[in-house]
Amino acid sequence: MNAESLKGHLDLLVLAVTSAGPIHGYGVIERLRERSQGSFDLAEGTVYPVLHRLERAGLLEHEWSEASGRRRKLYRLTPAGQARLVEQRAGWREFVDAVESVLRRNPWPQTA
Amino acid sequence: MNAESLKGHLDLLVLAVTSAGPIHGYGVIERLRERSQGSFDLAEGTVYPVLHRLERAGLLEHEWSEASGRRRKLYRLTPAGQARLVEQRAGWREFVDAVESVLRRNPWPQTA
DNA sequence: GCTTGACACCTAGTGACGCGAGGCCTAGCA
DNA sequence: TGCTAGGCCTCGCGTCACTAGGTGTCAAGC
Repeated sequence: MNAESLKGHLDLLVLAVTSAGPIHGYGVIERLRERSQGSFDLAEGTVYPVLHRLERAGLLEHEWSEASGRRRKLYRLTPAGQARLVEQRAGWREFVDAVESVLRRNPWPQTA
Repeated sequence: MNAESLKGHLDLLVLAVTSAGPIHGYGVIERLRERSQGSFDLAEGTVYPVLHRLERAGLLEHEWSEASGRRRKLYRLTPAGQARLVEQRAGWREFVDAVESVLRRNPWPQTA
């Protein structure tokens, strides 16, 4: 998977995963890896800053939980976050359609 | 359209557009705008550096043409560029599938 | 007891790259 | 004369994924 291909789409993924219910950072990583069949194997240094950014933007909120000595920061979508997720999904659709329609008209490299 | 969403996918688009036959930088911009129904309205400062980078990488080559006092730099895919295009297409497919499968399992924000 | 690895959090710095802003030139039209 | 469209270019900025490094708990194996 291309190094840069995620740029601008990570927020969508994190918001989507969060929309299924409260989840902590490490869990986000696991869930993305599972659901993408291993295509998205994100570093912690990738995911945590995203969560912080989304929270600063008011799209997520968190509460701490403690289970068997393990503290977890459980994130949940705010109403603003849900709205943003809807926008992001629409943007994703538009983006995919745009790329596909460019690819469609230039089907495959002509062997000269 | 998201500001960053193109990152990592621009090469694919430019290679695809170039695969249809020799084309100059300005033409790449126009063709992408047309074929994406206006979704991709790229700045020259976006496209020219990409063309230069792709050429440095051996994926494109150019020749100058002169028509009615207008000089154009016509780019063409090299064999390596064609191979790269095939790879990039596959990568794009994988990327879309991965994102979609994340989105599929988290259908829409639950109105809690 | 000690080490290793999974679980769980964090941040500073780097590098890639799309894009805005600017500059240069010709042709055509008002 | 000035403006717009066509054509080329580069520099600098900001964003953001990622690397590398740090802290701590707990369970399993030696």
